[in-house]
Amino acid sequence: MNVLKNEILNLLKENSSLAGVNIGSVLERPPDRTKGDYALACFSLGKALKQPPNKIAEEIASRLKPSGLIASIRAEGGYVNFRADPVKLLPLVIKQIIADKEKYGTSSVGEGKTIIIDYSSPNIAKPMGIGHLRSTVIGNALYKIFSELGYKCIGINYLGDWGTQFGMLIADYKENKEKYSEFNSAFLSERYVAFNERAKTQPELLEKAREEFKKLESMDSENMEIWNRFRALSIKEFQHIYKLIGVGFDDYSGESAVTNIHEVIALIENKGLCEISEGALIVNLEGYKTLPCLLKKSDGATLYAARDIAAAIGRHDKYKFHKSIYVVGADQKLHFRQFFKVLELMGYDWAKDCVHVEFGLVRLSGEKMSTRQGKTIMLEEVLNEAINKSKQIIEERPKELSDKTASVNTEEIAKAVGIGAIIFNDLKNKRTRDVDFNWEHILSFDGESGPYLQYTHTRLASLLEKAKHAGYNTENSLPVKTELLAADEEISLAKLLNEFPETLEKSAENYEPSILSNYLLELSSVFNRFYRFHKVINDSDKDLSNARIALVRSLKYVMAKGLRLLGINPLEKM
RNA sequence: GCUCCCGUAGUUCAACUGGAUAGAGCACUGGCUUCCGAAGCCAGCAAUACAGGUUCGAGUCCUGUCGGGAGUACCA
Repeated sequence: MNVLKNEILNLLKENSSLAGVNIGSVLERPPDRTKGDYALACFSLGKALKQPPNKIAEEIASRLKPSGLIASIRAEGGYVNFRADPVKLLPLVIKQIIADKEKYGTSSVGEGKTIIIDYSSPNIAKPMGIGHLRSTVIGNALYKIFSELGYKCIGINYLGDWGTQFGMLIADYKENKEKYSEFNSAFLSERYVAFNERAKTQPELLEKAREEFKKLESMDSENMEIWNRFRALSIKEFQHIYKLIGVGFDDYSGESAVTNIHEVIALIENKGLCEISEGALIVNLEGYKTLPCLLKKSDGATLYAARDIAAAIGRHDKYKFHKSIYVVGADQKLHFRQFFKVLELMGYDWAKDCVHVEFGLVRLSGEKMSTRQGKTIMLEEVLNEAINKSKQIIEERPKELSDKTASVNTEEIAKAVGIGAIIFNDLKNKRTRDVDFNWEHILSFDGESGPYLQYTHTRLASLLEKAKHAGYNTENSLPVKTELLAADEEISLAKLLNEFPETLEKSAENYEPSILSNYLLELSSVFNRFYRFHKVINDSDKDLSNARIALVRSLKYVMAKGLRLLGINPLEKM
């Protein structure tokens, strides 16, 4: 909890009698920072006390005495505005960060609690498309953020390695063995698309595919072997990408690993929840304003809802999770509503702890992407384009800068910057927004972008390096005269740094990495303005220099940590 | 048809969960390098789709209209 906010709340609590009503913890942030750092709105109190809000605000303001971190308390048009005393706040914040170093912002609120995060979960036998990136990077960021707050996280890559699509591929394979002498996932995807195309005019192909999948489900050894080859190949390709973007998982068990499915279906049936409709086994959810949940097809093969229910039960048995979150696109909303409902009807009270962290679709010129129709963009292509672009920028810039980075490997830098740009592009907006894929936007390295954050971080690094060479103690320059940091930008920076821990909590609470993204953008923006107007290293004023170096050192800890939590590797030079 | 999401400057997004004068990035216009990294900084332009309602107060909540998207039984 923010020390400043805490102090204001305590002050209010101690004096809660003066208002005669519960003030609660409704501290707001004034839109205009010059009015104050926090504000208490008195409008709702006005109603209860039958007095004009501005009167109440004045009353409260006149009775509260500024103390500690609070410099002033003023009433203004129905609000009580609280302003921090920078002379007291700054040393507190800076000291804390310099002492905690990379631990600043960690917390123990989640201690002893396990959170399951299901993310990425690509389908086998298809190359990873740009659409899968969102789930991957959002899940990865949430994993890191929750871990930071003390939760034990289990990252599950629930591979789409089971289902009728394999029936199609196996059917196709058996007919065209000679074409499969050598293949990759792009080829499998092509075959899959072509198969669907042919099935439009030859419906018997679909029949064949269903048969092959049924055989696979009953562990037919020939089909198992074919399936295994497809699967192994895909996993190898995925891991190449995961390594590239720095994402990992604790558990790779996919849909095929769900072995309790028949018992679970039997359990649902025993609870009297099932009925047969048009030959299929379903759970009727009419009473809950939800469409029925299909468990088994009329030919007896299982469907993915049944598999997800079984998997959820398996996960709960194994991990006794505090939350089980699914980072999956919004197009599957209905599916999650259905299967969460079935879990609830089965009597599991932990059904309420399952959450669908949905995100908007990535569309291609206004249309939904579809692997089946071959309308998709390969993730690898996007990553390569981004890397190339950042390489190009490095090569084209002025000599002073290329000298600066002469000692570092430009290949590595280009990779980190390019990939960071792609990752950040998917994390900067609220996740529920649909996005239209656009080369120009995804490759934008100016303004609110990953490279902007990286650039800011390298500036911080570069400053500290220069200071170190000039003989300053950059690692632990305390105590410093923080009262010398009196410029607007310096005070704003310290206040922002003070808000970092709660920013992490808010991101976690809302399952929303973009809250952290926006925070880092703001931090960068204020720092870059500070950098423009104030010189950090100035030997004619060593006290001021030391104070600013401590501020820069603090900023760098927070920037680096923020970037890492988003899954971006902070650079010292670029 | 039914259900759910979304409509904020030319464009891509914010707005602290109902609060004060709606903030940024691109793009455009004009500035800033004898000075710690110009992938930067400063300034200018410009917006809550429409019509009602709820209340002290609405971009945010409710109703309707228009526009866009997604889902909707044996794909995942």
